[in-house]
Amino acid sequence: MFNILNRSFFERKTEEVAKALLGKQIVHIVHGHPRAGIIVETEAYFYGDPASHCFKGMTKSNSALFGPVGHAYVYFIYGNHYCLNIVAHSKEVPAGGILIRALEPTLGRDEMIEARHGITGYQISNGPGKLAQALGITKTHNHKDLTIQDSLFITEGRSINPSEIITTGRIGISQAKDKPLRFYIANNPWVSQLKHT
DNA sequence: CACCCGATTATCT
DNA sequence: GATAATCGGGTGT
Repeated sequence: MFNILNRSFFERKTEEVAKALLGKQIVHIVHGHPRAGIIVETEAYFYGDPASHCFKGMTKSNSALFGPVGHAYVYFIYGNHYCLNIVAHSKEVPAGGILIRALEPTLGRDEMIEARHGITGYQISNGPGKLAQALGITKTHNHKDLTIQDSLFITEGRSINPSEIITTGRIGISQAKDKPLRFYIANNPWVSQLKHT
């Protein structure tokens, strides 16, 4: 029923996978009910990049980034928020991951609104902390294998034309801000930080 | 063990 | 546009 991406999908250059993930779908089964959304915005963070959590080598908290590709790396930030990354890098480097910055809800929207305490519309999942809360992602999902159909996994979604992909600098960091490693789908209203007048 | 700060968000003005 | 909320890991004493 779900067409799940296999591990080889994630064993490529991190920025290449970041672009390839646009249009794919994240599914989280909660209490038997699926919550899912199309990935519309990503950022690549790879080994040797001063803005990446893996820059200073492996520690207890970032070990997932050094583990098998296709697994989740979930971290807690600013005392309030979880962010979901997907481990992906080529065989030549030891670590790397992709931050999921925005989702377009497809399944279980009512459950997501409930998880977001009643917030509706684009605010459900147009930011990395927001989508983690909407899906119900917490640090318990760190290290989770996303290539098996269990509770949390990634499937095929919508096909994206390469001309629809916009590349910009990354958001919310102080190091290597200008590197073109943020990718999003053009004209998609769920992309983060858009004003909806 | 104390201190510092962050790949964010909500809620003000 | 500015800022508070809030907490775990990293770093140094």
